[in-house]
Amino acid sequence: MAYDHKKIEKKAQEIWAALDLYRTEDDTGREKKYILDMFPYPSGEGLHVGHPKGYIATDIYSRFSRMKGFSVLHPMGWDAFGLPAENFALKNKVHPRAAVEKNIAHFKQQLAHIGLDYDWTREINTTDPEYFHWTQWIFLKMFEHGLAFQSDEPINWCPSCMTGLANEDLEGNVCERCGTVVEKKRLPQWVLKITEYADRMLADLDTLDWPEHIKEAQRNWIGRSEGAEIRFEVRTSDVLTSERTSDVLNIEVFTTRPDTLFGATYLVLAPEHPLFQNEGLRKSLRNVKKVYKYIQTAVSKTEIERAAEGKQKTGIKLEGIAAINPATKEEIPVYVADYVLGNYGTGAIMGVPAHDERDFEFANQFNIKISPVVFSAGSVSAGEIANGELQEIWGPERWAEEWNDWYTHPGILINSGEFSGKHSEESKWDIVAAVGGKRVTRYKLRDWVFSRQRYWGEPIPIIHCEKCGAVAVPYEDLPVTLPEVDHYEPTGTGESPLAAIESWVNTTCPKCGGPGKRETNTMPQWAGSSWYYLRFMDPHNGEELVSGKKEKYWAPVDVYVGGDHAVRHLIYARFWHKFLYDISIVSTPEPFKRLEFLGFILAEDGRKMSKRLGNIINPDDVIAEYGADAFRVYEMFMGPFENTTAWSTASISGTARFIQRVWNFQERVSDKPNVALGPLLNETIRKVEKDIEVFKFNTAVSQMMIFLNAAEKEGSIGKEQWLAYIRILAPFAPHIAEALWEEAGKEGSIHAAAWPTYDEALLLSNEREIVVQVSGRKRGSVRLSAEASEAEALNEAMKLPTVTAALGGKEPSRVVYVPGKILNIVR
RNA sequence: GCUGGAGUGGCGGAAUUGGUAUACGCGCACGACUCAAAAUCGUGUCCCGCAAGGGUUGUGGGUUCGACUCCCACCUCCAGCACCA
Repeated sequence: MAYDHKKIEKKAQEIWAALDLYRTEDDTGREKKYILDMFPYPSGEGLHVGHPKGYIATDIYSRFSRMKGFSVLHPMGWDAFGLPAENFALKNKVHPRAAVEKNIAHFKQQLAHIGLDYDWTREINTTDPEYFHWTQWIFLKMFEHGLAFQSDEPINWCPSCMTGLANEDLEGNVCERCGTVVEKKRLPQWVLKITEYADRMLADLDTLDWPEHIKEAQRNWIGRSEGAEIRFEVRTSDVLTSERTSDVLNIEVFTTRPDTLFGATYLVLAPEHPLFQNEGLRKSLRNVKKVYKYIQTAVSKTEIERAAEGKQKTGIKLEGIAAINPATKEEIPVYVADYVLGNYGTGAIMGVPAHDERDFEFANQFNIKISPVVFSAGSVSAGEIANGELQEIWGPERWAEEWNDWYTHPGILINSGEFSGKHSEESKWDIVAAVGGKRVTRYKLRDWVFSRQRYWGEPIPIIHCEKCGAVAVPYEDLPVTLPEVDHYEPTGTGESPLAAIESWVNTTCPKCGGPGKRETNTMPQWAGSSWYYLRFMDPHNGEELVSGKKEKYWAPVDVYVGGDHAVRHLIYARFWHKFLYDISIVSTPEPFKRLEFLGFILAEDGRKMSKRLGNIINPDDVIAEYGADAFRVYEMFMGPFENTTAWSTASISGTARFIQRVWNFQERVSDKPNVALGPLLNETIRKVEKDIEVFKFNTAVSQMMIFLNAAEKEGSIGKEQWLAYIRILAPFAPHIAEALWEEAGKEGSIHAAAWPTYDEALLLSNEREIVVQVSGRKRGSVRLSAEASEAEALNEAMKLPTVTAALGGKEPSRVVYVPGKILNIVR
């Protein structure tokens, strides 16, 4: 009979539904495997062929795992809060909830065509009040533990999205979503103390089976650096003339190179430094106007503008004050300059022009003294260092010759008092101790700005009371749901659209019973996805879940599959998980043991698929033409899973042909096993199994093609061999495998059958082709058993005329023999 | 600039405890079937050469009986971070 993929797919999917094949049981007693896709945001555009790549991979992996006897959890859900959903709704003039429902229905229908084995009884949706009840619950737990706090520091504000953003939502200084340059805006907001977990998140990366580049991206983002805070005493103009008076002001700097302290010849304050609010400083400055004008322009500039000015550094000297280098006791000038960031370290640095490229540039521009204190170990002799001042020993000419640059590496200290002659790395902390500084660790990671001034998100479950301050909504009153509103457009004023709904906002304080107002900001899109993998373990009973009972069975996720989100989602989820670990809700410190990161599928033109470019390929069309199985096999065969590859409609015909040939070959099944195919089938089972385990689906498909090619050449296959072959094909092409199983007269679903076994002994025994080389060059081959001795091998090889010709009658000077592989005769 | 990853046919790519480079597929060419086309099947397809043979894994060196695989230097591409002191 002809291969009719539409009929076959429909029938197979009906069989699976009738058998309820993918229902996950919690307590089967079998070893469990939790296989998870990064759940999608159900966009209005529907799926393109790139989306299912990861889903097909997890589908293969979970079907395979079931056949290997595991109890498998493989669920799917929807990440449906957030700006994109809301913007889509605004544009199409529908309620976000209605838009989300419609989009989900469309997504599910598209996914159904592919034949994925999700357990839909565990479907979740982050916008479901029964779901975000527990998102709010986790927030309140954080509040309880002091990890959620209020702040009104200036934050990143996207004027186009009309909301505040977290650092993670930026690309440089541009809103990641819409590409608008962000502004700084002072706004009352909720912040989560993710920095509290910076160290543990960094350290535990080493325990994870994740791709190196993702771990590296997270290390970069956390940006830990160890250094010291050192206090510089400041003298103002009043005291400059008189003898020592009491300290008026101090400046703390942060440095990772305290070993260069003796070379600090100036200080720089960031324009945002709090000292500029200090009246004492203002009074002492002789150039107040110039300084504050500079600060004003610097602060109003975006960081992009600052960076665009490139290496051309700007700044103003603070006339009338000076700092004292605590090591050399020298008076050094103080500057304000925008190359120093206000939000990192202490907002102030010590300038060491001899050992920092940026400081070197600044010093040259402002004619500041450059004072080298570290030399590379080879360039200075011990005697020279012992004698003290190098300048004096060398004289000005040699000095200028030796020192016309900066040197940023560690080395031998000079001009550093009692530390001269010692190694800079070894003396680092001694120098800190000597000047009374303290050792500190700083991070680039910022706390998570958690408030969004938008409608479509989880309400933050807090009530503001004039008497009691910010009060948690009692746990029994959760969830706090969104009010129905006529207008949910963002206001753009920094107020949430919820603020206008008085009946919702005005409430009573749970603590004192007096009047209270609800928090009107909502949570960011990333909130719901920070814990969803836990919800799948028990999607219908939150109480059970937070009691930790279900978690012990499934968590952590064994294999997590997705792309994008190298930092944001993965770092937020790790943070929440670690918090839940600390309060004993989960029993492991990390949520995702193993991560498989997928490469995207580009359009045929090599560009990203987008509606705007009109190059989207819809999986529905591909499946209608070539069939779901050909589509699945093609996506896995395109290349390595982690590679980004362009779609090729011409190439899919190759896998479609393969599927068709498999179908045709069932007519060649005979009762007699085909002995010649035995070893290859054995090897194929082994190879496909190993490749699935390490996500090398492309070579697994290739091996199945190699086997079919060989079987076609043979012209027949034994029944048992055929049944083994279609079982290894089943995870990749589940529909046709189901049909062939039935055609072969087997009962039940092929997907409930056991994975075929291979015979280890058969792989190792018997004859092998041994390549014969003469002086490293292939001259022929001989067939020998793997156990054959070197003498036997050499004897056989010498019978080959190509070998004797290449030797030219000479006696071999050396013979290298690797049994089962190669014989190299060196002349 | 720093960090991580990668450079193999016309294309996607295979092969790494060092052991037949170019598996598998696409494309292309020729042939069979056909009145013809599509589909299908067969043969060929890294480069030079009629052949024997020689050359070839970004470039240049090195180690080795033997290097896509290891070492050194350089070039290119992709990703993350980027005036983070």
